[in-house]
Amino acid sequence: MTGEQTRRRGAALEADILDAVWEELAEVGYARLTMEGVAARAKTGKQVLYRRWPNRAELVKAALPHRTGFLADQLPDTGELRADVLAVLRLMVERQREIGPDVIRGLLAEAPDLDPKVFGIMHDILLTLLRRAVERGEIPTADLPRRVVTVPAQLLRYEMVISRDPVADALLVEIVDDVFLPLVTRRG
Amino acid sequence: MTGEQTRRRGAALEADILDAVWEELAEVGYARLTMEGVAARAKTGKQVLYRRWPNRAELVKAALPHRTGFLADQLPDTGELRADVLAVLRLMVERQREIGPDVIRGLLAEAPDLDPKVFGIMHDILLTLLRRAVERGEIPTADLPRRVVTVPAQLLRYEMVISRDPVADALLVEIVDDVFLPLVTRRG
DNA sequence: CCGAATAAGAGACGCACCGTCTCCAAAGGG
DNA sequence: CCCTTTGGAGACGGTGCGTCTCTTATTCGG
Repeated sequence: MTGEQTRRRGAALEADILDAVWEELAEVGYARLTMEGVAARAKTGKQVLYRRWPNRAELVKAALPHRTGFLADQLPDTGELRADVLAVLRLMVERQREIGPDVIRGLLAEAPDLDPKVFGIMHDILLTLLRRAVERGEIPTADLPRRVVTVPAQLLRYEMVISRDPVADALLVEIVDDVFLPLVTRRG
Repeated sequence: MTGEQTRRRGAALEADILDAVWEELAEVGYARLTMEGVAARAKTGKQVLYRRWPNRAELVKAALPHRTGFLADQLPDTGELRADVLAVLRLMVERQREIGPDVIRGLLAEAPDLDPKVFGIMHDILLTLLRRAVERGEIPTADLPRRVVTVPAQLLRYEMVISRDPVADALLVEIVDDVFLPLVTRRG
């Protein structure tokens, strides 16, 4: 078929555009991603993009869930708190590796809102792991200050976003063994 | 004197430029700060800027220490660990209030290096406070994992940069009372 | 104290991308 | 099957980048 006659519409077109965003991110990174570049790669016009998203930040925000899964859908259950938390942190690292660190930093700078739900979700996840540990008798209580519950997620995100060192697995172990477990086990 | 004949040079000119950067940051923020805007405000040419700094990020990075002091020069010494740490965290909040949150996020996105020394300094500061507390007999030891020592600084920076909520003083108290003090006091 | 070297001030230049607008043709619904 | 909606393509004015050029003030070496 030399003459491709079809013209995409609606959801199918949108999916192609978001694919193009991912390819563009992989190729040039967030900083040099342009609306024109995405439009060209998706073989469409800029107007089609602007009809859906008001700017680059919104476009990229829309593209992220198009390929990444939700953390909450992959809750580990190893039978041990330490391993559970480590597994969740490893999922976070994996997810950020897919997305790329400069995308997150770029969005932090450009997107005025950056959905707080994305961050709040970690509290629920960790609380679930803690409650299971209580049931198993591993720790005395899951009734901990909110800040204690989210501590491992926040420390990891600090490393991933602010400090630019690549996140070594040993660092996750430090977070869990030196900070989190001491806080949740020694309570009376 | 209607006819101002003098032409600034070297350090004096540089100081005027960095002042102009601060004024520009205050007026339009980091995102809309432009080299042309800074040059115009400083009443000089763009070439003079590019002769000194290769781009916007470097220019702003150079401007920051021009007006902010160094945290290490204002070490508190209240006689109590809790108050010392709170005082340091309050200094951090104050400093970020001067600089503006969008400047930090902008630099994180655009500056490829963001001097790690800026971050490493907090470890030294907190370690000093801990050692004093040991001398006073408040805590058993200052020989703690690096991650434990820096925990309050990292949690605060997480809030300041990633979460966009304004940093309430109550949050500093949470960090210290719920996380830091439990970690450094209960040790054998 | 003078002439050469250096740097400041000013702005033109080509370029890239923004966000808007225009035009035509394809799709698809009633 | 016609008519409304949407897609594809690109022109447009505007803004800021980073470079370059030109004139003029300042400084420094002799």
